Amino acid sequence: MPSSSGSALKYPCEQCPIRGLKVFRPFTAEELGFVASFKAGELVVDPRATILQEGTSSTHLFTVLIGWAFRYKMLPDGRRQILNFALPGDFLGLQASMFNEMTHSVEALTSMTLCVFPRERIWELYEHHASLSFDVTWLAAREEQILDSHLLNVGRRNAIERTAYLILHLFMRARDVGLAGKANLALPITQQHLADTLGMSIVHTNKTLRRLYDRKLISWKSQRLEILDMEALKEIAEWDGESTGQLRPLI
Amino acid sequence: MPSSSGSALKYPCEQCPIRGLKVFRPFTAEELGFVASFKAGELVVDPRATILQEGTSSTHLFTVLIGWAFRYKMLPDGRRQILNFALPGDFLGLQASMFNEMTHSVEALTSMTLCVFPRERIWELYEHHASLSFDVTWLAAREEQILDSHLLNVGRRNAIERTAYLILHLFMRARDVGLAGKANLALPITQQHLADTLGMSIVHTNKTLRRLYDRKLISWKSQRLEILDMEALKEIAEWDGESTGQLRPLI
DNA sequence: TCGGGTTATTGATTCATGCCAATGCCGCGC
DNA sequence: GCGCGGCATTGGCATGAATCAATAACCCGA
Repeated sequence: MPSSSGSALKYPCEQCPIRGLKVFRPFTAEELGFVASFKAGELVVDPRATILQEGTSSTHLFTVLIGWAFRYKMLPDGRRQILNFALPGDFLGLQASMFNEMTHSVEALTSMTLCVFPRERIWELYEHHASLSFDVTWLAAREEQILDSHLLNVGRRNAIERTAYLILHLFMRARDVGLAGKANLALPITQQHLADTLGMSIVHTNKTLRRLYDRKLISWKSQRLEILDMEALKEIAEWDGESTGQLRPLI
Repeated sequence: MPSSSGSALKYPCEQCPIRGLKVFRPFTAEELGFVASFKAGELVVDPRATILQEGTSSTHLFTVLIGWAFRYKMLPDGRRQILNFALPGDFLGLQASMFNEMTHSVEALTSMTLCVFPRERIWELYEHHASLSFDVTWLAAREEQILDSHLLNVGRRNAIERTAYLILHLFMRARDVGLAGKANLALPITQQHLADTLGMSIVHTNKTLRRLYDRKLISWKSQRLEILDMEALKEIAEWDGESTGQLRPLI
């Protein structure tokens, strides 16, 4: 599905727009060289585009360069659960490489640019680049860590705690990759997305947000979210830190 | 914490009690040789023992050889969410290897025997054993897949669907490793564990189970669960298959 | 600038689930 | 055989959350 333009890349790895961010661990020339050769192209998609589809088998892996997406699963009757969001630096499609078939879908929230890697070469990475294969595992473990937190969130926090937690989570992740200000960010999602992440109905999500507005903890209009009282929000959410604090790899 | 007995192992890799199961992919002599050398000892624990603790950093990795355990997170006020269960063949403690600090705890449900691997040698595995490092990633991806399903379950299914789904999930996993009969298994958990997995109160879990008994879909007494009507249960759960169908690695 | 579609908001009502409290059941040690 | 502790069960009630329904606000394209 993704057409990897044979022509020159807009973002060759040597001029990667995000690698310079201080959250990413420095790569050796050798590592960078392999990643550059591994990269087969760039995929540019519009908002709402489906990047990966549950039940299909993708021949590609992706790293988000620019933009936001979300991973989700659906029940046959249409109920949707958003599992996680993907931001610049996040790796998508690993499951298809391991199991042949995607067990979730991925949809773009904004216009996006993704690095495209051919799945059949992942094995080369494992054979010849121990540090990078360690990195792939690292990324998988981090995703697992986030899912653990979300499961705790949906399973054991009530509506207001849960919402506060998710807002903090999104803010921290955006901030890590330079997409947030001191206490605000452009959040390209609707209340429906929030609801589907939180495991709540959209109406109840709306009412819960209202309580957060009324208590002057956050403001959110026209896609811009502002955190007005970080401490109070953390208190409500029983926030625990969550970040690994470590430099992370960027494949 | 785990004392790796310098003395002879009770279960040397060459006589692994589970590797022969047909769910596990065959290993080459070379792979098996490394795993055998990687294995530093065996850990035997009683039910209720804490194997890994959130917030600490473990110097060991484990593979479950015998017994059941569960992974969980807790909120400061004591609410607990069970994230997943661990059965023979499952790998524990990867997070500590990647991030230094555990972000969840693991507790034994039964008497257990675990293979113990020294964390500092994981790097050796990545450097010299591409196929095994691929396997570690595979295991991480599978865990992620299960967490995705659980998140969908807790976030979007109602009490009876959710319970039906979890019961099926546990049954299938036990069956995969030879721990279940055609439609029954020894399930070493209490209703409290179920409740903490499902994100429900224990009372409501009990009432939901009663509805399943009343409809003659399952029976569960003295730790033995029997599935009386698999098809009906799958229908309620909107069961989707879930298994990768692939042979899995065993580190 | 208008119009239609999406998203957000709100109140009213119903329903699902949580919480409290009491009881029963069972295994175990002595 | 008794008493104790952990687990399971049940009814009653409180409340959080879903659903229904109506409207408002907003965005985008013609």
